[in-house]
Amino acid sequence: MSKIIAGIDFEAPSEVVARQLIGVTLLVNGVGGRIVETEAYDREEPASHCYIGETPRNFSMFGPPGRSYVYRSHGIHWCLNFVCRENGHGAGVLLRAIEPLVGLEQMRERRALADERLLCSGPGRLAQALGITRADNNLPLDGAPFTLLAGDQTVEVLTGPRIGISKAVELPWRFGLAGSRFLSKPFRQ
DNA sequence: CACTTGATGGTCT
DNA sequence: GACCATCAAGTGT
Repeated sequence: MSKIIAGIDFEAPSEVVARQLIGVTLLVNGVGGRIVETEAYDREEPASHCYIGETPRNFSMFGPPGRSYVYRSHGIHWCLNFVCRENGHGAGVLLRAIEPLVGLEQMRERRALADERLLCSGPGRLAQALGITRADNNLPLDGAPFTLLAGDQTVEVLTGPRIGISKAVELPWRFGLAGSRFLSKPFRQ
């Protein structure tokens, strides 16, 4: 049993998927770039939205792996996740930053005043630049509007604690492309 | 660079 | 009523 998209098995643990996604190209309606920062969230760990069980907000994390999970953050921003399924329980990967490569003009329009380095550097900024809304929730990642293209598997990946959470802060489940200037925050060595 | 604060509303107890 | 998987703009060092 497996669900493979762009060479990645979305039935693997979310921390494995999160690491493998670094370097993968993500396009939404043909606009996007290279994934440079992700975080893993798991059913058995209290920082995850699916820790408390299925609710109207998080139902897509309990559906098939290889789909999107989109939620509203702080009443203002949208955030995009990829759903995983490790050993039958839900999990997800939060997309935190991409290196903008395709459709720069459209991303600049959506992001108004942002300079290029801040176009997609942060989960809310990324979703805004890619035009993500609730309408993109619970959609398969191997069909429209999404395009995932396998990346270079030899890239150097940094790890560190996740950002902006208050529980399970010790888990090193944030991953980033070494040397990228598009990370939402530096990694401490 | 680090830290603080306001905006703003959905979600869950 | 408390708590956010955030951002931008502000002040301080």
